[in-house]
Amino acid sequence: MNIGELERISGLKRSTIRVYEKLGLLTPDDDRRGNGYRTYGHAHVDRLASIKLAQTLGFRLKDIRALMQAWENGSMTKAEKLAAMQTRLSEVREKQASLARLETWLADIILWIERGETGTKPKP
Amino acid sequence: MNIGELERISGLKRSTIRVYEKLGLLTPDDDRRGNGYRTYGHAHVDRLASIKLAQTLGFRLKDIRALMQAWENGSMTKAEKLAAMQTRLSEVREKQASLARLETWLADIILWIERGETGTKPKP
DNA sequence: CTACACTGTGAACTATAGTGCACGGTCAAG
DNA sequence: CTTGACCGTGCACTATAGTTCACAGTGTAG
Repeated sequence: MNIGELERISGLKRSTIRVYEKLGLLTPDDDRRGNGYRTYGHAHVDRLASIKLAQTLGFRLKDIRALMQAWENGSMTKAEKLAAMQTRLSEVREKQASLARLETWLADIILWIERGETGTKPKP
Repeated sequence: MNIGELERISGLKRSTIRVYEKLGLLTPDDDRRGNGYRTYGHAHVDRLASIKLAQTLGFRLKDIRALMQAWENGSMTKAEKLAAMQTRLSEVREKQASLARLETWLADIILWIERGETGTKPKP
């Protein structure tokens, strides 16, 4: 498919897709069909979905790129790949812990509002 | 307290604190002590902590300002406040679920690498 | 062949959230 | 009164993540 269809399927603007390409996040198929047009397949659609997911979790594009390259690129040793993935896993677990604290705080605030905002305002 | 102590307590740079002031997020006490120095109390420390938490939830500063202003105005009813907080709570729980999926994915990738990258690549 | 939709490029522009710097006034210890 | 820490202002700068634009080539339906 061309970039226009990828745009429609993914919901991302083509300018954004081109930015991702420049950042090394989404490389079109090699050929460019002689006319220079970028060509994509469903793997690219999946990839954009993964990028979006990672972004909503607070990862920056360059970190997402590093993450993806680590598991696609044969230039890293097994140990390096494992180290990279385990670093990300630690980050995810830290974020989970933060969110758990936030969840508690929000729940406390809701209770406090229900009590008529009396007593001590819950603190983060 | 002066801005320097607030900086030390909150962990935010004083330039950041001044930006928040310009954005209407954190107004110092009224007086400015005649010498022009900003004056803060512990309420300001709490407020900065709340701003930081809201940010980690993915709120933008202008949205945080709007929410806080509405809250303090008295222009929100108890039901509206509860609704706003419960929406945030839902968002937090959604993020938690996403992170759990991401955690599983990363753990699968680590296992896959340990197996020598044989078999199907884990998908998000 | 023409019209029009689609694609390419690079550069400039926007929005968000800060950070750093120069320059000058203020405060308090010695 | 001097020195050094602290504070004020404004402006310029950075980083991230896009968006918009002008201009040019391509593809295809009629």
